[in-house]
This record gives sequence, structure tokens and C-alpha cells, in this order.
Amino acid sequence: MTGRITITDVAQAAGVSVATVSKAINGRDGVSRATLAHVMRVVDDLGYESSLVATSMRRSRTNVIGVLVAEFEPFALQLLRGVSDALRDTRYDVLSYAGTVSAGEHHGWERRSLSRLGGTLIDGAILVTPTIAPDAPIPTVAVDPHVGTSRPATVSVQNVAGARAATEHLLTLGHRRIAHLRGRTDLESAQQREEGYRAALDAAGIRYDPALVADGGYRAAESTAGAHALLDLADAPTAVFAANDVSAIEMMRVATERGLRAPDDLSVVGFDDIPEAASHAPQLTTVRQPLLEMGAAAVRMLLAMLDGTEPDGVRMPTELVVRASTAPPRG
Amino acid sequence: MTGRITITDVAQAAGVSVATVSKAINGRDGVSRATLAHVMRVVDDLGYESSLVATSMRRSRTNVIGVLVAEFEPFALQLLRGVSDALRDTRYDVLSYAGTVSAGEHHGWERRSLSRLGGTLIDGAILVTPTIAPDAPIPTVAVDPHVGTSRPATVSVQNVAGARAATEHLLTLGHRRIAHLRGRTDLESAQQREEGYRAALDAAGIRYDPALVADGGYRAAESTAGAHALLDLADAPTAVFAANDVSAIEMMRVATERGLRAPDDLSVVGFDDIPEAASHAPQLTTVRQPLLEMGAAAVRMLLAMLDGTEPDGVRMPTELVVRASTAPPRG
DNA sequence: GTGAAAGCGCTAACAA
DNA sequence: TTGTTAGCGCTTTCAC
Repeated sequence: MTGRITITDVAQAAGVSVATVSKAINGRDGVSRATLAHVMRVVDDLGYESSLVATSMRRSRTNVIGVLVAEFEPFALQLLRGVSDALRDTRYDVLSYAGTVSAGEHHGWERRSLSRLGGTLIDGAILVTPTIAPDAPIPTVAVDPHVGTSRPATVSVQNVAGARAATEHLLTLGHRRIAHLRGRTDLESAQQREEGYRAALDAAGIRYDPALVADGGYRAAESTAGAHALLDLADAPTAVFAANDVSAIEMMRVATERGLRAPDDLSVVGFDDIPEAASHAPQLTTVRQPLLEMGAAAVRMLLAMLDGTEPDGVRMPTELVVRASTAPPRG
Repeated sequence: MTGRITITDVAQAAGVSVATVSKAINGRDGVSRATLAHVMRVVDDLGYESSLVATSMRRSRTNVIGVLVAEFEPFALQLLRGVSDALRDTRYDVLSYAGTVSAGEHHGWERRSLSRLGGTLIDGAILVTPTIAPDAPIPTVAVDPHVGTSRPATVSVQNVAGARAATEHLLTLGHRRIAHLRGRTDLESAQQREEGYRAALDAAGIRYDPALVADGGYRAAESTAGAHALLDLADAPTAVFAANDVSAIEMMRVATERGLRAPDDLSVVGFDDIPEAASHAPQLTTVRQPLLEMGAAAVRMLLAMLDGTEPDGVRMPTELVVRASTAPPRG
């Protein structure tokens, strides 16, 4: 709990000016071998490390990449892991920041975070499920972006195909009353997943029933009401395609609470394949997104941007993973 | 990619001084209602957000809590999630930092990270599996600390009991050649888990065989050699208690690579119960640590410290979770 | 009620 | 080779 050791402390202890210490630390020339050695020894003795904050105020580069998230939920965490792995053995450190989503102020967290950290602290940012595309002060890559993104620097997946495969899986099992627990409608991914759901129904000649679509917002807390609403229906669905895994899991939780079992009474398919999907009981049938690879792709794009080139966006494949939460309808 | 909007821009646009803008933003008094309203409107128009960096250089408080990790691996990520959840609805934002572990320089990352962020940027830190106890410039809580921690502010679990339960489970199944894939020996947890392993063997009257203990370092990459070594043994083990889940999973991977199957040819038990444990095939039998609760506990302790009180350390219970990676030995 | 000025820790011109 | 100085964006005295 002692105060931090600053460059001034080092300078004093070494009997030189702070400028000399700064040069020594950063390997600039204009420092004699003797002074360099001496300063470095004092640095070691005192255990001095330069303050990231002060350094980044003065310098343009910090060699830190920021992963900006609204919330540390499983999707973001897996992505973070992919980013971090990809950044190992580069000169970059990783810093992840979750700005407070002050009650309802969901919108705009990315602008706030970017504004607070960008230009200082981080050299580039990876935005996870951003709501808007703020004009960033630094190179920025968006993962699973909002709708209508015009900038090329985005990483996303084949949502339509994935959602369609999920729905077709349920159709193949014999389900006809298939509900959809929708995602965050401001995100492109949620809209595309709903589109895939409807396309599959269309192709099967099943009329779209708006009553079978409820809002889940990609979050457990926001899915609860929707899950109940679907099960309250007079002609309740026998299967649900949830827009992501956490809402699928919440769907099953609500069903269980009401005395229904998956997959016997209700089949449920998710989307994402977060680690929790396979550890749930029953194991969740879901559409796999290659989250670690997506993190790595985001890193590649960001490094390219930092190098001055403007990379193309990437859209990665998805894959249906059939597990235990789906079965033919009863009766 | 436009330059950041600074307080100076706001001041200029509003036709007032930066001091006035600062006061307005921070709700200090000494600003007329009219000026306040006017400044706030300009702030909104320009989309200004104060720079975290600049602010934290000048102020002592930043209302940001740092979670400092060596690496974003599953254990740290789950903990981060717990911390983040616990910090919701407080005035604190979460920032997580993984300093580069420059080849071999594993030791001391926490001192570097703390030094670079502490005193500025973050008000308090949660250190995940720190190797040493640096005297921190700010309140600090250690989760799963190194050996011989003297400070009270630590969060850990009942490692001995957990490890003992894991080993006893294997004994009960009928195993006698039980190996141990050790963890990071600089951490208290790894030593205690080995202790629990040996205690269980002792109690069962089985002589400890040093050849059956290999190093895993809690990491997949470091477990590979140890896993091979154990399987290379003339009298190979029929079961392995790995010090954490990632090394248990690596153990199984190596076994599979060599044509062995879990649990038929080799039973494996892990420790942690990260989400990946249950999603692995076969599902991993493991010792559960309440990771989310541990994150929440760390937050409680840290907030107490920020309030000026010195909290006691906590040690949480573990629980054996039997899944599919363990079975009686063959023959 | 408002603004000028100092200074947080650091780096980069520039002078000596 | 070294030190002096200015200034990054912000907050905080302290004059006015």
C-alpha cells in the first residue's frame, strides 16, 4: 500500500534526470553505457515499472489491444480467449473492459468505452456485439455487429444457414409447432437467425405464426418472460429454436420449472455452442460458431489495420451439433 | 478515425473554459444552471466522453476494478465472470488485463501488471493465481494464491479435502495404481492437492510411488510431457488424478492419441469444474470449485478494503462431481 | 460564477 | 551525453 514508484524516484535514486531514465528504459540512444547500466540497476532495485497510463498519455502507441464488451458473458469470454491466444507471442498485451451498462442505457456502451480508452491506453479495439458503429478514434474490428454495418472490418458467421439448419433439424424430427426465441434485434445476427428460421418453415410449407416468436434479447434475464409466453400459448410449441445458447438454457429452465422436460415434452435448439451448452443436462443441441477462431480472425484483421491496410470482413461457417435436447415430438 | 474529442474541444464549442466544462461534467458546484445546461448540451452534441487515462492521472479514484491474470484461460475467465456479475449495479467498471508473459518470464507478471495499472487506472485489483505477493500500491485480493501467503486477503478452496475426495473416488472404484498430474507447484493449491492425493493413498495403505507423480503446471502445453511419461511407465497407472481440468483433458487427449480410452483403459479425475469439463467427451469427473461465488467473494473483500476495513480470507468448499471419465479398472 | 494556472508521470524536442 | 522544457487531457486550487 506504499505509493507507486515513479520515474522521478528512479531519477533521484540514480542521481540523473528523468529524461535520462526515460531514455534508458526505452532503449533510446544518447545514454552512455555506464549510465544505462547504473539506471537499469536502480530500476531493478526499486522494482520500477512505468505507468501504463502516463506512458499512454504521452505516446501514441501502447502495445495494448482492447476487447470491449457490454458484459462478460460466455460468448464474449470465449471470444476473449481466442483473441488472447492469438495475441500471444506478439508484442501486444490484452485488456478487456466492460463499461457499466447503467440501467437501460444498453445502447451506446461501445461509444463510451471507445471514447474513454481509445486514442489513449489501447492501440486498437475489438468490439463484441456492438449496437452502433461509432466513428472510432482508433482501428476497430466488430464481432457479431449491429445491423447495417457498412465498414468492412467485421467478423460474423453464416447466421441464416445456421438457423435454417437448426430449424430443419426440428422439422426432420417431425415438429410442426416450432417457436423462435429471438435475439437482440439490433444485431444483424439476430435478424438473420430469425430469417433462417422463417426460411426453413417456408420451405417446409408451414405458415409463419407470429405468436410463436418471442423476444429473448440473447440474455437469460430477458428470455424468461418470452419463454413463459411461449409455454402459455393455448396451442403451445413442441420445439423451440432459441437465438443463442443462454436463452436456450433459460428456455429449458423455465420449462422444467413448469414441469416440462427436454427433450420429451419440448425440444430446444440453441446457437453459439458456448462451453456451457454441452455441460448442460440434457446436453444442448446447438449451432456451433467457431468462437476461438473468430477471436483469432478479429486479431488478424486488427493487426492488419494497425499496419495500415484495410482488411475485408470475414464470415465464418456454422455447424449444427446434435446433442440431447432435441427429439421427435410426443404422440 | 477522427481524433478524439477532448475537453478542450467542448470548451471551445461551448465558449467557456475547460475548468468550467470539467466542473459541469463532474457535477461540482460553482456553475450556473444556464451554463451547466449549455455545456451538457454541447457534450451530448459532440459525443464527448472523458478519457479514462487523463482522468485517472489527475484523480485518485477511477471507479474501475482490475482483474489481473497471467492468461485468459477457463479458470480465470469463469472467475472474471463472477467478479463482473458481482460488480454489476455498483459504481465500478471492470477491466481485465493480461500482461505478456514473455517466454519463461512467468514469474512476476503480477508485479508488473500491478505496477503499470495500480495507483492509476484501477482503484483495486483482484489477482488470479499470483506467483508472488507484491506489495501493492492499491488494495488487492488474491484468488488461489501462491504458497505461504501471509496477507489475509485471499480467496481459496478446500484443496486438500477436494483432492482427497477425488483420489478416494478412484480407490473406491478399485484402482490401486493411481497417478497424479501435478499443478503449478508455486501455488498453494497445487501443493495442497498433492497433499490430499497422498493422504488418500496413505489412508488406503498404498505406498506412495514418486514415479506416479508428473508435472502438469495447470496448463495443457505443460501437461503433455507428463502425460506421456505416466503412460510410458512399465507398470502404467490405471487412473490419474490431474490437478486441474485442463491438464485432465490433456491427459485424456494424450491417452486417446496412444490408443487408450477413458474410462475403459484409464480413469481420469480433474479439479475446478470449468464449463469445458462437462462438455468434454467423455464428461469429466472432477472436483467442483464454486468459481462464480469465488469471484463474488473476491469482490466483497475488495470493496471492504476500499472502504478501509481489512477482511478475513475465505476458503470455500469443494464438491466431487462424478461423471463419465472414471470407472473400475479393467480385469 | 468563471477562468488561469499548476501539475499528475511520462516522452520528445531542443539546449547545453 | 545529459538536462531543461513543453505538453498529452484532465481536475483542482485560487484569483478574479
